[in-house]
Amino acid sequence: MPELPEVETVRAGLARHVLGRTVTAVDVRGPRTARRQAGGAADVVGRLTGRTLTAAVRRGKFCWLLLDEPDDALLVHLGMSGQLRVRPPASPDEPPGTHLRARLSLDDGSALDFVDQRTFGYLAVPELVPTPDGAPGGLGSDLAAVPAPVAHIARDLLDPALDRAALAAALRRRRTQVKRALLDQTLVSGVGNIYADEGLWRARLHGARPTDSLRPVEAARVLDETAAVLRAALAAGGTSFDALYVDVDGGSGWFERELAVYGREGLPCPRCGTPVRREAFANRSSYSCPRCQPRPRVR
DNA sequence: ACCGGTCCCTGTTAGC
DNA sequence: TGCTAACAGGGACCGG
Repeated sequence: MPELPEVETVRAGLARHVLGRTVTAVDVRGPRTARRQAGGAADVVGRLTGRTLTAAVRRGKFCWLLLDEPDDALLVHLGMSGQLRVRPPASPDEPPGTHLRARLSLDDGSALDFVDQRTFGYLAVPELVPTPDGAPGGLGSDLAAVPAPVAHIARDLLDPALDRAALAAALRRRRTQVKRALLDQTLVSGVGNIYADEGLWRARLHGARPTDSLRPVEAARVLDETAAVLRAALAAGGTSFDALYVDVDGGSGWFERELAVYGREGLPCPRCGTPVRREAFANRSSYSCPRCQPRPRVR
């Protein structure tokens, strides 16, 4: 699934391949692709055609390409199955796949394809708004602005401008469970179900721990360990994935080799050998070690 | 302001 | 074998 490491891999690929290119034509298909744009697909096409792509930026799981006027951007969210693929100039003219949602034709004959099976992803061309703290809006640009739909998204764990101490304090002020807090993109962004479980395992915390019961050292530890998981996944993604291809079926080498608990019900905990347990969590699943991560007492 | 539940969607897989 | 149901997931949205 495209979470922070996968989206960052995509961003870096875009930075290498499409910056400086001008959009010569835009084809948007499917009723959901432009659903976040007030004017719909026609508005996306109108705002994008003829523009030049000047920077590739990311915050959390949101990625955007700055356009040649510094007041808007092409915003992309990959949802749970989205891909951005660069088609080189003069590449074989294959028929568009059933899941092709948009194609940007570029002035060197290449194309940027947005492919999305489950349609949770979307494209939009929103206005930019200033960041409250005046710091750069995301990784990949010094511009102190973000697309309007990203304004409420917190900085992510790999953001150089993140205030880690303030985040740990904010985490402890929440009145919820620690896993819910890790997944709350308005508190800290980029963490999904997989990396939340892996970070909690590394920090030896159960996801149901009330945030206001975390000791300061525990709050710092779960943030540090989750950041470490993200960095390790990013490093693996950089080596095992093709330039702009992230395998949404999860078949990458990193997932096979490095995941400690996620998706591993019944398999031994890498630390103590106890079989990994699976529990229902918010209409999905949580994986943890029963011994390393004891369930907190109900308060 | 904060918190938790629901819904959006479709391909794959498990179970009957 | 063929069908149905569960499952995967992020975030907008809404009610409390």
